[in-house]
Amino acid sequence: MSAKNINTHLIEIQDYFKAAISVDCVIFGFDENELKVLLIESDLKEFKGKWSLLGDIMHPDEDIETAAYRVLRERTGLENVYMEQVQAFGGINRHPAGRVITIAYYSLVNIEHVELKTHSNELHWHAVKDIRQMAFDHREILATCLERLQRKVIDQPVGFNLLPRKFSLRELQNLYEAILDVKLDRRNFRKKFFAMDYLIDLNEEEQEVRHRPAKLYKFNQEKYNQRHKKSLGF
Amino acid sequence: MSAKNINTHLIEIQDYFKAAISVDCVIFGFDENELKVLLIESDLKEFKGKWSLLGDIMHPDEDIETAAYRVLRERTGLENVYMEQVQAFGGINRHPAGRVITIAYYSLVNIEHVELKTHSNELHWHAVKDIRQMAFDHREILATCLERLQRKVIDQPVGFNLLPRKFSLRELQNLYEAILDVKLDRRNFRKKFFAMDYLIDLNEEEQEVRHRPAKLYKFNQEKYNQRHKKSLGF
DNA sequence: ACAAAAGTGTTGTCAATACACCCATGG
DNA sequence: CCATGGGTGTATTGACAACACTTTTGT
Repeated sequence: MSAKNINTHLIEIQDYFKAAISVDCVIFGFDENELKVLLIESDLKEFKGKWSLLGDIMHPDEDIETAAYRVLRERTGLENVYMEQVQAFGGINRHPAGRVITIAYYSLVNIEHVELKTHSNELHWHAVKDIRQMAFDHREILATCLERLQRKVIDQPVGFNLLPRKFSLRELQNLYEAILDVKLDRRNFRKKFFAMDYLIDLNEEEQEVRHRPAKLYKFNQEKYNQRHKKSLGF
Repeated sequence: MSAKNINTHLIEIQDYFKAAISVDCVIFGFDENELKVLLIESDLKEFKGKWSLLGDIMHPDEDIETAAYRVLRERTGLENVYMEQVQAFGGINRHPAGRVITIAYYSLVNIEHVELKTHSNELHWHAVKDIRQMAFDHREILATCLERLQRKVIDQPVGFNLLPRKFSLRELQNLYEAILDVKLDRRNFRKKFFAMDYLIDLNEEEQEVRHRPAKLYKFNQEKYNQRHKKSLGF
């Protein structure tokens, strides 16, 4: 036990154990009234045929968030999507190639905007609730990210990131029901969202439905930004 | 842009960039009605005289949480304290010795139980609200951990970890006021805590106060554990 | 006309807030 | 007896939950 310490004394870090650092992205989408996650088939012999999150080793010249955005861009072509760091996972034997600490992010994308990259034909969207087994500790990572999303979606309206620009209230409710895995009362749900005043009525209606068409709305991003600024600090 | 990837293909990680990984502990205590944090003076020339969090390089054979507990134990002699991972910080130039990604934890300790280790006479408790400058990006880390603690303390009774085993309701309220930086109504505060039923009346009173002595309580840990289990899963 | 989903209000309950006076102790 | 903080109850308000019928469209 020494008083020498990386925060207080000069230490040559190359003299110390150095692990690899990766990022793993839990990319959530919403389709067919189900919360989905984008996964890739692992070719590692230890995890043959198992599904894994999209991740990569961090580069020396990029910060963590940049690395996570890079993974997202390379795999989905998307930029400027909602993304949040969740936490680090660093079990000693979590990766067969050696000690790899990974930093998990989740992001929320509009599934229709995602063009899966051609070299990524092993990529597939999976219904979150149907996932049983995954490679590495990725099931634990997914579970932790889902819990985080559930919390987040209750106190901030981030769910819009998963929907098309125009959506009906039914779609919005289906989204919340899928994320939280609960049934919600239709009238109370509508009341709540109208009261929050984040919805802009587009005066348009659904097309080609064989029942009464629903009105379409879009998310009031500016109003959200304003409130968000004010409510910071509590 | 390559399809090769640490999650899908065999990669020799020693061929890749390897950064150092550290843990940093935000150790919270409560004393004199103020939320305190345990800091150490940095001797790095870049941060001479500035205060830093307690941290260390992770060892190859320990997982992240073990490393964080080790730092805590070495510095405070404490084991079995409340600790929670917050997130990773990995700005490119955050450490002058090179690329160091750090994983931040906060912990809640009873300040009276802490015997500062003899080789640690540069260690001091600081009032959180008086801290202006810190070494590295530690002020940002501290701020993030404080926000996390504030959220946590609102929806789970973790605050008890900062108090002596026996405490009065006034002390408990002072704690909440210090953490959240708000004033609370005394009657409503008491009502709320009695309703939650986490307090065990010890039938004891404060000694040596020059006013009406307050009753002392302890935290009902078992009841908390039971509820906690049930309430998981929303 | 029928099927299918959209749209709409009221009521009860519970939790959070605001607020003022008497009590027990030490000096 | 005075200063200091301990201890207590009620009324109001706002948020959330429960609940059923009418409307619009396509077939």
